[in-house]
Amino acid sequence: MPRRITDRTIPRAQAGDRIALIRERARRVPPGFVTTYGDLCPDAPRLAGTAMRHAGDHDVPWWRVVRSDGSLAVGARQRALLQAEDVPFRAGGERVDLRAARLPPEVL
DNA sequence: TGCTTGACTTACG
DNA sequence: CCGTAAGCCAAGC
Repeated sequence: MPRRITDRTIPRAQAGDRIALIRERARRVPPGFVTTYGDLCPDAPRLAGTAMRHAGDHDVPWWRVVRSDGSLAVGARQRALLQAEDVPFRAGGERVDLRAARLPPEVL
């Protein structure tokens, strides 16, 4: 028996894949480096945030994703994980030194 | 089904 | 450097 078009065989296929793509890109960021929400999804940075929010169950190094200005979106927890990987911070210790730690977007 | 949220970013004053 | 505004779109309710 063929599925009816109302069975949603492909609905959201395109949209859902965007989240999956973001997770995949984030997984490529190696220890000691970071990327930004904007680098993960230039056209809709918030989506990268949404993706990272539920990243814990997908083997995604969410702590290596920071804001475009190097500040952290999560908190002390994230800072501890980054410092454990020797990610360089700028004077003040609140923002990551993107010039030194940002993974070039094109390698994602 | 529809409206609100939000781990964001860029532009502007 | 700080606050505001608009654009974005999946998730939640």
